[in-house]
Amino acid sequence: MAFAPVEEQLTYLKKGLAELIREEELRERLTAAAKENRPLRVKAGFDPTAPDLHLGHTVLLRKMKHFQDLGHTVIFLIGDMTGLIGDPTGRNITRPPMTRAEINKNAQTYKEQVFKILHPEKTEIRFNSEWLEPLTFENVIRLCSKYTLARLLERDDFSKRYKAGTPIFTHEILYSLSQAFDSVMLACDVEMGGTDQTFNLLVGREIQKDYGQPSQIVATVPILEGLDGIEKMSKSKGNYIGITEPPKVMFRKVMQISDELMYRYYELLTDLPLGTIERMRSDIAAGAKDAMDAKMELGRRIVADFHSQSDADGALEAFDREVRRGLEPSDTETVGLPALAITEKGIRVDKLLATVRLADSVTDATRKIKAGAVEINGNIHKDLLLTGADGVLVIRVGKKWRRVNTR
RNA sequence: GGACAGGUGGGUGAGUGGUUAAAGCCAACAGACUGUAAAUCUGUCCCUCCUUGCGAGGUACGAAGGUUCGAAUCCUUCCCUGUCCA
Repeated sequence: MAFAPVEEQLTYLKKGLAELIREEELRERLTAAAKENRPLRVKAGFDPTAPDLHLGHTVLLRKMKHFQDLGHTVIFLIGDMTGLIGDPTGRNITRPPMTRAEINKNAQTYKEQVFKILHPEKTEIRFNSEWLEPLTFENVIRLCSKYTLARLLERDDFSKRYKAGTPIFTHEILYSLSQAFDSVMLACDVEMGGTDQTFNLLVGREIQKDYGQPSQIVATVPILEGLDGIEKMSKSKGNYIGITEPPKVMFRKVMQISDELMYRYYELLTDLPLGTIERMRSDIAAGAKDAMDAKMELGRRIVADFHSQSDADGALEAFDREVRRGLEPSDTETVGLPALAITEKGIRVDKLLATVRLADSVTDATRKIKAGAVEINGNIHKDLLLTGADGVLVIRVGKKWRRVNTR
């Protein structure tokens, strides 16, 4: 296998990294790898708690792919064993441990999703239960004896929790150590993660040394902000774009971000060079380019990455039609008239809305009708009763549409 | 083991016997505005029913009992969490 020149590789890999510890070591390691004609082993661990990947994860995956582009091996490590602990990172409370069945199900979902980005033939998928499960208590004690409690507790998450008086359970401090042990077992050259993982990744360097291995190089990527532009993207906060979401949903979510956040997304989620992004920013500031066009283009690129180009075009057209012009979507669901909504006086609109899921409940439907949020065949309908209905009703509540066939 | 403090709606958090279905904030939903957004403003935000009314009923404040005309609020037991002492 022929590798690209070391400096060229280094430049490619460094782009978009938050931190690289240490660059000099990576240079040496790349040089050695080229000489021995072996690919580097690059690991990133994933907690099996989030069953679905979102764009936040893809910042890391994209960077991992860059290693693959250069011929190196990526290890996608599913922390099925450490999932029993729950990563304390960014947590102010203890995570509830997951059951084996949940972990397996989530791991399967991961596998189905990562190859939207990673090259399958250059990826090893591993589970850390492979070596953590058979560990004897003696091994665990030996592992623990290599690191001090003070150093484990010094991490921000723990010290904050300790000071705040929120519980830290004993098993939680094993998280970093197990993750470090993974690096030993996999003989990693590089470990990657978000900047919030820096602590865990650095522990790996120390522990590898103790086990007689060269310390792994640590490469972190920036944390992607969620749709709100403030908190990090996460499923539990609901500010995420999932990579399996339908094109239209994805596109609409991209359009929802602030103009400022748009540049950040361009930077972390596309391969556009930084210079191009900067030029876009100044053009928009100067009024030479439209911010909305730029955002639509971003949406199109992101959708195309996870679906297809034609899906992306379709999503853009649908957005233009439904949101900008306020027209009915071309794929409105048509449903029959629910029997529940029929009375001898006419159609009970509140029950109709609840049944066809345009409202959360009958009570909610009543509120929406009274608030004037319900449009039937283009007219605001404020009555609970609808009389003289015939044929297909086109009903809109907010951005949701439904066609109801009354025959 | 002992002494304190606490467990409230999706989240936070007020409420210590009666207009409390439970303040405020956040999230969410709808409306206005707009270049998509953001921001801002307005309204809504447990469920069911109808005669759609500042209507009627049912659920709800860790769990189970109890006191009372009436309890998120008082009592008992249990479960869970924190702090201090040992």
